[in-house]
Amino acid sequence: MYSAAMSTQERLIESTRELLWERGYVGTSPKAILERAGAGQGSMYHHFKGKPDLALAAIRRTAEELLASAEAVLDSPGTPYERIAAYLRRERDVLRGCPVGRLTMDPDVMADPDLRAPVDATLASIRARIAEIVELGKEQGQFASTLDAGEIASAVVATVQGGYVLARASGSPDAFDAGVRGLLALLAPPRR
Amino acid sequence: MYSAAMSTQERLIESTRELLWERGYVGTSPKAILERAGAGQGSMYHHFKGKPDLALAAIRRTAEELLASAEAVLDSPGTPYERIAAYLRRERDVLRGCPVGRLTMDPDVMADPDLRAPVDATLASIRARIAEIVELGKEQGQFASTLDAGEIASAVVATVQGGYVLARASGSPDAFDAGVRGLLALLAPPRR
DNA sequence: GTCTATATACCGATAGAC
DNA sequence: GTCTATCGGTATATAGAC
Repeated sequence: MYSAAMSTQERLIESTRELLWERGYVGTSPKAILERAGAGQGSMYHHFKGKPDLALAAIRRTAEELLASAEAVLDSPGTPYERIAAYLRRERDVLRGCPVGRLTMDPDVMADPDLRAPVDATLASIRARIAEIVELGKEQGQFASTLDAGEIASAVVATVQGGYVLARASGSPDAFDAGVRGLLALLAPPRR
Repeated sequence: MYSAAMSTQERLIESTRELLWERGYVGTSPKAILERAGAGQGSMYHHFKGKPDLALAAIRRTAEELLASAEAVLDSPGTPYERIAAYLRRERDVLRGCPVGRLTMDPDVMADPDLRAPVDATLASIRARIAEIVELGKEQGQFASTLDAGEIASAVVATVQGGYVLARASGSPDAFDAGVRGLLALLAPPRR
């Protein structure tokens, strides 16, 4: 349930975002969305063409927010290593998983080009942004010049996405943190 | 459809394993299982108490097979680095995702302790096995003694699990391979 | 062991009153 | 814009014939 100040359309999008995060697309029914939003069937089909259309609005917003917050952390001041460390260590609701990454396991999302596009674009943008930072670190001599920036960026994002899997499997955020620490130890510039 | 040599019970388990991999628990209906197995309702409820019971048999078998094949690769001959590289590089149906890891995104699996246990146990065992190998590498001087074996193991498994996410998002195995190469570059012993 | 018939609830969507 | 009524189809399970 949401504040009465939020429009019905907004409440529908927000409740869909929550349910997609918790249960995925296949596991989210219009009925559940409506109950959480405190709306009736008519409202949903007035504002949206159907479940896929509403899900698209929800996914787009979630993708935008994730990208914006990730870029904010990556653009924080510091050395390239520190900026990547800040991204890896930033506060996360680890056991809930990644609201964007989890959609890749949803066959109905992956099968629909419209639903899939924001997921693809978000992860690609974050990888590209991290690759730029690694490249900068190579130029500054903080990272070995032999490293491939795109590969390191992929490893960084994969460690985060896989960390969610390990954490959820074990029921504890510890596994996520362990993976992050392991990667950072490998990435750390040699002390002098 | 399966060979007539396979019992109905076996066909039910095998078709459930496939569907859990493709669509997850929530997205897999008894009807779909029965169609793929070429069996009727009666057979399923004769051999299994219901959907959760059949899913448990399927998940247990998938978990056993994954663990066995992972251990086989990890125990192949070579230096610790080579054994971990063999694990990271082993042939995978990348775009299908991990049949065990994907279950962590299924709320109904995570909510049922019986269904969840094999998922947790499998990933924990693989992490522990890799940690042993890292420890061996530290003793042999191939890895820096400052590294934490458990953390490196977590990073290795997270890179694999997250690599599936990146690959599925982008629709190409390239992102998986990039992450693996990135991690291996960071893990590689210094050349002499 | 396997089949068909049946049951209750929910799915996603539409119609039309207010 | 929002509501309720209704729809055909499916989800999961049970009953009982063969």
